[in-house]
Amino acid sequence: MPNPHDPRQNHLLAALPAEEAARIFANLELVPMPLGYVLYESGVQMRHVYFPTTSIVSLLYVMEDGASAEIAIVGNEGIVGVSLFMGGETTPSRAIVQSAGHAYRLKGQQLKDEFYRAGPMQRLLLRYTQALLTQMAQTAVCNRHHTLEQQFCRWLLLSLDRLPSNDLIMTQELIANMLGVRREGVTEAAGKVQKAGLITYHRGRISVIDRTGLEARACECYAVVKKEFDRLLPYETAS
Amino acid sequence: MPNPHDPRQNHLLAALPAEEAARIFANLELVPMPLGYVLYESGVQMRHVYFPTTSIVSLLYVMEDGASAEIAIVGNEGIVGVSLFMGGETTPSRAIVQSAGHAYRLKGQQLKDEFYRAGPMQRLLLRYTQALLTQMAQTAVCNRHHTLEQQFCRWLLLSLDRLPSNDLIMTQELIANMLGVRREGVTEAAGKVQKAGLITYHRGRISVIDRTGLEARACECYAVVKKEFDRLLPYETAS
DNA sequence: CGGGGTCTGTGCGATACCGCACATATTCAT
DNA sequence: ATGAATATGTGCGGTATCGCACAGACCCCG
Repeated sequence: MPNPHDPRQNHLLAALPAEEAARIFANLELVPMPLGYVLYESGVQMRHVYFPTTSIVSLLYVMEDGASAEIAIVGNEGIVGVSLFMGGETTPSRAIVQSAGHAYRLKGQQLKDEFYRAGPMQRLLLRYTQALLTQMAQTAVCNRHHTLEQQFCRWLLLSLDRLPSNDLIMTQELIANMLGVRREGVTEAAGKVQKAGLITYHRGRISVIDRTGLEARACECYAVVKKEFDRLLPYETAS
Repeated sequence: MPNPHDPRQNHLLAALPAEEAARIFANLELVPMPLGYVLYESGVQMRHVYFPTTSIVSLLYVMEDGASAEIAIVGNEGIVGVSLFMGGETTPSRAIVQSAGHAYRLKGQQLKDEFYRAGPMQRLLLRYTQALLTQMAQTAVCNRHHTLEQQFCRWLLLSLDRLPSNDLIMTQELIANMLGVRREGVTEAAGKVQKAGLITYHRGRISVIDRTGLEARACECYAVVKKEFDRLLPYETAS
């Protein structure tokens, strides 16, 4: 039986060869990730990076007038805090826990030390960052061209891919914040998708019934992002 | 007098210390960048990276139905082809010349060799990539929340910042492709901005009269991106 | 100098989403 | 049990943008 709290639940950590794993795992710290917890605020220096295992984190931009829009989703396939090793130290966006769970965190300096060894960790982190670029690009495209219902399906699938179960604990209000739309719009989209028999939801819990149907309703953006993540970061544990 | 074709017109190249500059400049090749020229096609392996000097390149996503949306703009502050050193080799987007001019190009392998020396060039490229991340993120936000006119102003300013003059050779049709909107929408937005006395345009040539006024009409997105580029990539030539 | 291509302007109905108001339903605390 | 807080449903007018059709203006070239 795998440890319910095993760093290897995170795909980046799982891909590390023994030597790197030994070095890094010793410094990891398991932290709970409650819903709504803010890991980084816009423009604020980051002290740690986070490797989600059972949690999901949203990168969210909050505008001057308070409106918001999600820029990317990070789950157990990735890491929160790329700007630390990219050299900028901060970003103009906020990182907030979208689905409660756990993550392992590492001190910023320790991650940088490992990154500058120019070993497997660096290669992984750079490839992950490219996948993140794709996700952001596709978010921009999706915001421009696709309907709210398509975006809702895409968002649901992206989140689902980063969770162990078919259930999502998430109110329509919060989803609306992520998508940058009205809460009522989400109600309408979710209603249609439920009527079509693809999901059921009830006061903050969404259960996916028909994944394939959801994929058919989503726009191409979901598939593009998924394919690119699979290409750049094939999930293999280092044996 | 500076050479009209000097690699140091590109800010990344200009920032290199003497040793790196000597190594890299020897391998640079000056290439003309005609309007509409496609540097990379979606998913196709890249052979070179491009350092624009007097040209501007758009990173454009083209959807299955032919609709398109610009993801980022690259000019003399950056490099086209980050996925080469990030490890992915390809991206799902297209790189197309948006404003004619010149660029220096470098063979992909030579860039990678330099990148893996882990010297100043690596540091610069990573910081540039983070700036690119911010630009993409802000494009997503802008597409979600801002009016066409605001986006038009933002786009104009971002392009202007990457050009030596106050004129832009660009039809409304092409701008519409970039912004992912109808051509008529651009006509309307440009008409209003012209009426306000901020620009004049005439059959594919836009001249900016009042830059400050444009900034006031643009959404906050422009300022966020500009500030982040200035922070991450202060323009200093290595003395 | 005339004609064909290119670029821009305008009008009009359709539509997706917004902002707001308010109704209903479920959960929770006391 | 009861009231408060939370979550979802619904209706309605307003608006930005779309899709389409077509007119006018400008430019280049023969």
